[in-house]
Amino acid sequence: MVKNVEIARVFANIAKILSIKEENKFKIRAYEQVAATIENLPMEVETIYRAGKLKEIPGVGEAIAKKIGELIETGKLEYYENLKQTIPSGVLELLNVPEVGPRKAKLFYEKLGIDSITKLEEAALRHQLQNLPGMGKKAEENILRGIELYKKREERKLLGVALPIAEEIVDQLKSLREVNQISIAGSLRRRKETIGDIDILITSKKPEIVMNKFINLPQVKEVLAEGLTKSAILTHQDIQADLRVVAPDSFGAALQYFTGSKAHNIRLREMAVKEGLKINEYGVFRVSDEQKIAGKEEQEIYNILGLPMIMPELREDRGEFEAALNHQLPQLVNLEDLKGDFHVHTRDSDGFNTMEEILGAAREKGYQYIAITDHSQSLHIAGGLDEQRVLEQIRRIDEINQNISDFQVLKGIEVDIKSDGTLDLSNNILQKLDLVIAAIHSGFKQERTQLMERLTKAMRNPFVNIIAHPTGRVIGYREAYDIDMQEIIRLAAQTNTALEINASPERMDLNDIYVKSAKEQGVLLAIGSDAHQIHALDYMTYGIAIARRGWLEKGNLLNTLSLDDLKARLKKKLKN
DNA sequence: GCCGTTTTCGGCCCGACTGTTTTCAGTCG
Repeated sequence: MVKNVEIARVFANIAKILSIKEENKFKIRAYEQVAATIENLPMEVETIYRAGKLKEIPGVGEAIAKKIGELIETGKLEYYENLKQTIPSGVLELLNVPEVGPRKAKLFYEKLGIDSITKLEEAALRHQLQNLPGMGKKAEENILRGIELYKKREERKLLGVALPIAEEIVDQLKSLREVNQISIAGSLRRRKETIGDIDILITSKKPEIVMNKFINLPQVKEVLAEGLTKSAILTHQDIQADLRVVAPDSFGAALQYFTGSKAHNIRLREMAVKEGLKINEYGVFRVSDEQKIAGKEEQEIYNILGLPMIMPELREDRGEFEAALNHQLPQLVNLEDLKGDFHVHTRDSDGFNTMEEILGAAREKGYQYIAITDHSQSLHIAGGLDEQRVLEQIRRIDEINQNISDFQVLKGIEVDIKSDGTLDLSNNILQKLDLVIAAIHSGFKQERTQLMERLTKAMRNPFVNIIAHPTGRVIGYREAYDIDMQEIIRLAAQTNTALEINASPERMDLNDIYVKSAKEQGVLLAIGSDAHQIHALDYMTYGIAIARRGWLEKGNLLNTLSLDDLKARLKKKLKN
């Protein structure tokens, strides 16, 4: 099985090599685009290939379809292998350094034999770069700074890390009289699971005061750039934050432009061109007389093209334009729609707080219910519950529930799906609970067939309501285990099992792409904070981010049901 | 290399900034 990410990487690398070789830039873009498309595909390319439908993937034509076929059949691509002979992989790495693009990478490699970032740094320190054609003293200094920046912020940051910092910064800037409008933009506004940097837009009549405040915020570790229209800082967490000042009558256009995504913006502008319009970060202009006809409000940009406003989370060119044209954009679910949390741990297993503390916090959030789902016995390391302790917990929860009327604690468990595919607790115990979530915590490296068998068995169990963190990935630490997600989604639909959106920032599992796919096949999703302490109950924000990016409406989420409806829905599984 | 309500060739999003130039190339978002 050749994974999508592997195919995508091959095409992305082809694009990079071709760019260094100064090939036709539209050919390069074709490879870049198809790489991005494949990376975002909810289905396995291999499955599509077996069905003979490769060319239905946007951006895949005759030539690329043939290459995909070769990759799948032989595990290799001759065209790519030959290309790699001409440019060492270290030269491609140079492209990751800010200030270094394909032309400079080529220049450094051809003139000085530089084929790694280490060698680039050495050459810059020895001032060998500044004498190259088109280079100079300043350019060399900039490259050294680029290398420093590259070392500091190599990887993308988790949404759960970046968003709170960005909101803190926005709050402090907002307190200034001199700030009129202010908004987060970029991938952070689209709530991507990881972000590159923080983008903030403002309008102000006195930018110098705002900029001064910005570069002196307590969050600032280093000032990277300072100006009246744009400043950039590095926070103590090594996240770059850019602040831009734009004109009030361009704020909407700038916000649209800086929110992206790039693919979304390209589609939008292509549509505009066909209407005799031009869109840039200053506004919408008629081509005929260069008259500006919109720009103050973001919504106008869409409306002028005959589209309703497209919410930032949808702006990935994943069908939002088609949906908008057909008036079929989803009414996205909101945080306020959530009536409860399905995945919480207490001190009884590996959580930090007592059940009582958690229930207090949940009521404060305005929830109607919360499920206590501690680990089961085989997870020794987490103090998992055996049958006796589950029964004990059930008794305590019944007691608590007797004393409250406007809220209910749901008796739950996060039962382990063991390596052999059996569940860690007997059905006899599981049936006494209100809600069972099942999850894999061991045997991540098993063969696909074995993993699929484990999950299939769990979903077919009449008492399992939710599969927790279905792919098992931990961003930056652990790859998803080898499962056929489309098959899991199909089984979930068939068995009336919900799939979890685990809102823990390093998990974010399911991700937006699979969530959208699950929705399309009628599968219910269930957001769980997976909180191990009270403050982590707030992770639901990130769960909602995924839900919205996965096009979910209120009706697609188990968490939006009232307590009565929820209980009825949970029983429905048994009738299968 | 892809794509088509300006279809099988000729297009393919838009602009700012920087540093090196002497009118522009390269990089970035």
